[in-house]
Amino acid sequence: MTTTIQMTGVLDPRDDWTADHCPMAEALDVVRTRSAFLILREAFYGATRFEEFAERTELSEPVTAARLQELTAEGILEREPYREPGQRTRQAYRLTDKGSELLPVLVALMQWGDRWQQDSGARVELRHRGCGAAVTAQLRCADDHPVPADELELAARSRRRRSARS
Amino acid sequence: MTTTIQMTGVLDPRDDWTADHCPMAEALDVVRTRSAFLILREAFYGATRFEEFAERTELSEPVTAARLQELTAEGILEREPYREPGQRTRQAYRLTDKGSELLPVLVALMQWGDRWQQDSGARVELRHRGCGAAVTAQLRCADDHPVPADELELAARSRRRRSARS
DNA sequence: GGTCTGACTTAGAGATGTCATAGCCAGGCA
DNA sequence: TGCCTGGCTATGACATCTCTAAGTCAGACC
Repeated sequence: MTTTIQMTGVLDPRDDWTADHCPMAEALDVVRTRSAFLILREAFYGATRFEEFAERTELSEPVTAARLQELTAEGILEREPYREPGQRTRQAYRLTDKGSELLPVLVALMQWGDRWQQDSGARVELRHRGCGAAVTAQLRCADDHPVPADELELAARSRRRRSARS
Repeated sequence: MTTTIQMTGVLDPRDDWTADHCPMAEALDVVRTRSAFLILREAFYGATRFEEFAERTELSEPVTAARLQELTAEGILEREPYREPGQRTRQAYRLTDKGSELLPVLVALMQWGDRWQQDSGARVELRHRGCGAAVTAQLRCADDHPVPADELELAARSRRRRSARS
């Protein structure tokens, strides 16, 4: 099989370490539920108001409210008061930078579902505005090579460098 | 905000359609649980035997067994009998093509967790074997342009073309 | 034949996610 | 003053996920 990821250095063999703080598992803790994904989907589709989220996701109001609060508390969405004429002040929910960076996850899920799930009679696709070509989530290295699974290597991080957070 | 996806054609305005068969939601139905993701992670890390999955994911045996069965039924993993000398025949679980194509989802989750989750003192990173550069999941169009969120466009699919499935 | 081991399965319980229904509350409007 | 609406909150029920503990079962080995 060529679809497994090679281990190198101290990570080889796999039995000698545990994935204690697996970043994937921690990301999952935040966006694990179906409702969180649906709300994120609608946020990327431009929803900002409570009612828009509830209607478009077809989630119940309690779940919508709970998830909007949690995602806000996590810093994935942020609240912003707004006011339409003749209306009282309300809250809009918008994606933060942290939230926006979940886009590749959603796109990757979307493209997999579209390709492999029989029932998805999906009628939509993502395109690059301007050039019009279809968009996919791809693995690339910093030197811009496309990286197939069998050229992937899992290594101990040489240095811990983290860019600023908002 | 520039992080929302533009709607075009019949998809604009968003209120006029429902995401009935959202491929993302259908993908989620298959790999919704934490246990499914952890098992997939270990499959990509090269695990094939029941015991490897159970130990490395730290899931209980019943959950490991249930998930391996479900993922096999979904065609994401496949069973293959194998036999070591002096042992009886056992089943190995391997990623199918369908399963392998979930890699961008996991990589995207991993990179987001690594960047944004405080607690992930992650010590690992993905590299391109050979060139050694760090690997990320990126949005690219078919013409190979990197696509930022604000250049993404959601459109009705012009034609339904699907490649063969295994 | 009996024991042992790896790979599960069964049973029961607690936590979490989701739902439907109903209620609350602020503020606009009559 | 009182009604109405949008945006939530509260309650209780049900489903799902996960756990621990215990049991099953096939085949290797003695």
